Amino acid sequence: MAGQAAGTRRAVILRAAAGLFAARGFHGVSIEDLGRAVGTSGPALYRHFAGKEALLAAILVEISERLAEEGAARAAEEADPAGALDALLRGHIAFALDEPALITVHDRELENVPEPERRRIRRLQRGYVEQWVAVLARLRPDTPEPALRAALHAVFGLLNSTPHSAGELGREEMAGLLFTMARAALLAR
Amino acid sequence: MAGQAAGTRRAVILRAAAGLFAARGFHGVSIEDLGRAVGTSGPALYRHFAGKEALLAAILVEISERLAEEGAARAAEEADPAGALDALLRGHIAFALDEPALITVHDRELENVPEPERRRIRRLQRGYVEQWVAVLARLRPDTPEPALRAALHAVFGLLNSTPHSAGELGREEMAGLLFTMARAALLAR
DNA sequence: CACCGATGTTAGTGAATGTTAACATCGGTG
DNA sequence: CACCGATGTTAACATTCACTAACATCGGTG
Repeated sequence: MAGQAAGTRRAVILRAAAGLFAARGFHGVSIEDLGRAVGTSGPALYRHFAGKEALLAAILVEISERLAEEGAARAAEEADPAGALDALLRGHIAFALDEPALITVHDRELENVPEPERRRIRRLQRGYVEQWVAVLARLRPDTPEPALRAALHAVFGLLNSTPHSAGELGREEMAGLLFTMARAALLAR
Repeated sequence: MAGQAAGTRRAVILRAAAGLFAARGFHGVSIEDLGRAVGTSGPALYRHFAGKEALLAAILVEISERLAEEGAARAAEEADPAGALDALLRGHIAFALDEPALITVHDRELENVPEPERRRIRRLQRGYVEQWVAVLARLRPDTPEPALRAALHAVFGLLNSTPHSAGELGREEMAGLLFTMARAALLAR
């Protein structure tokens, strides 16, 4: 059973694992469950990952990298802070709507990642946050930075709650709603 | 070792359990952990609760009842919808700031509650949501109800994220910030 | 065609965990 | 003071779980 461009199997496993972790939490999913989700049985996964924690770490590192990179790219394309904020918002919203499982795992399971990678993920997350804070500081130079940070975390809470709401709205409608709400929340005083 | 107004022991256990469940998740806490948190060892808890799941169920039922009751009381005191919304916001924010562990458990662990109580909690949560929706519908009669519901869930995400943000702001400052942001998000268009 | 690397399988192992059982303590009550 | 209800203790049990070991399959390559 060879074949598939190298790395494909890994990606399939990571995606399935993210779905299960998002639905039942890291400790609520067994190795056997993870194997079954990709059509094999339990221990087969050790051919691809050192263990259950390594699997979670790989998921979180990938998400954090992606958010930080895309965030930097989007923010850099815009000259004025208002445009940069809109770009950051659109990017984050698209990610949350397209990858609900990844967003869920990303803000719930950091504590279950073992220490070497934990620090790395924290650094990436901090970098992402700093991009937002820099833009917000230019938009609201009068507001002290701790308040900006607190407001930003609250908006992340708003945006990342999408996967848990029933979803009676269509994708585009939801994206527009989240954009309007988040923008209003960040610029309100 | 008798004494203490009946029910006190129960309350102590529930509070400690909520703290642990919030920090490490239902499956990340053992009965032994829960016992140690109240100065006894593991199995002693079976004198007070039928099992680990019953403990979680008790926590969630209590929170849901409290939110629904206080919500109804606060909303009923205000005649106009704008005042009612402000009252609901202030109540929810106070709860989130005063009981971070309870809010966290409340919106993460429903799936681990066994079936008889699960339905009850869902009903209580639905009742709480309906109070908000009724107020919002009067404030924004032009907006279709599904959009109001989606916006409401997003605002809950915003408010309930408080326990997870570092908390560099003082309590009153944070309460004011959350109030301003949530209000702006709900009334934006 | 012999070999190998990638990928899988089943059986087993040791540790952790939820729960029950049997027994202890002790303050209040008749 | 005998008894009981509330509360706790330790030992034991069955189950689950992460992980390892030993062995199988098979496509591509020299």
